[in-house]
Amino acid sequence: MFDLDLRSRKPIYEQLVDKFKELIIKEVIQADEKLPSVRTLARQMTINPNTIQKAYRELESQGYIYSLKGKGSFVQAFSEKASQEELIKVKEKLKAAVSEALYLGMTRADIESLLQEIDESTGGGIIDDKTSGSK
Amino acid sequence: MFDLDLRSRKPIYEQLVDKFKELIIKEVIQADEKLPSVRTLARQMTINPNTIQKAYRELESQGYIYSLKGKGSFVQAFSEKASQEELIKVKEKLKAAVSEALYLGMTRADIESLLQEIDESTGGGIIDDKTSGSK
DNA sequence: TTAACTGTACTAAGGATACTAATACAGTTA
DNA sequence: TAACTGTATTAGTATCCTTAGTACAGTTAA
Repeated sequence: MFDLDLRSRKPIYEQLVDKFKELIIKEVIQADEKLPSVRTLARQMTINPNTIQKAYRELESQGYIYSLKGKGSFVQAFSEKASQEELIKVKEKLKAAVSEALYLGMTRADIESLLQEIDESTGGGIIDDKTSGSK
Repeated sequence: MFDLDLRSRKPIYEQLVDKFKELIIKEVIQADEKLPSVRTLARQMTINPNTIQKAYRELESQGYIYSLKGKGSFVQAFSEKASQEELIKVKEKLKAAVSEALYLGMTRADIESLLQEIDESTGGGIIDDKTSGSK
């Protein structure tokens, strides 16, 4: 399902969190869609269920998914996300990255075009094989 | 000198790296200016010299400072920085942060104004108490 | 009800990493 | 020479990640 770097200094559960965030943000997995179960995914990736669980717990606390005992874990619908805390964190990340990028030689134009690129590939753009995916 | 969170999960030396990057980027410390010595800073902050050294080693490998045995550590002049590797890393950071920000509800306009803000406070803007700081 | 699935919680053990500590060597400067 | 600087090494402790095993609770279908 994913390609993880088991030898990375970055913890597996954090890599999982990032991967899932990316899939959710790019709407590869959509609202209320079921995520693989903790045990299934653990078996598939030959890592411990506890590690998956830790990733899911983190995703839930960040508002990206919700879990129902006995049923499974599901992608949180868009509107209910965006806790104030998470927003502040992301803003800080953004500031740091932009500052560093500018310092390392990227121009405002470079950054703007990157912004453009992402903006298209995320919310507004790709309606690929579904013309109006209303539920 | 800084406010560090000794209890954070983020290693002290990484916090130091970030702080120094920020100071260098904002030109609070300028090119060829001397950084506090490993031992002095360690004494001031009541942490181990080795931790400071680790931070300095990291900053040097990223091209932000240079060190001279017996003399000290100094801010690297602008032009010589910007290794291709670092640029790629920053671009990835930027992409992730922008995607997440958009997803959490920030608009392009929000991000643009943040960009504007940073752009002013970095290279072009503040020439505060020095009118033309030519060395 | 039963069986098989789901999430969740807990304890224990190992391995890796961060940090501290102490010491040593080499170059610079007054 | 003395006091500063960076750099390197070794060792011990603490913390975190990951695995492993077990257990409990809710859901679903036979």
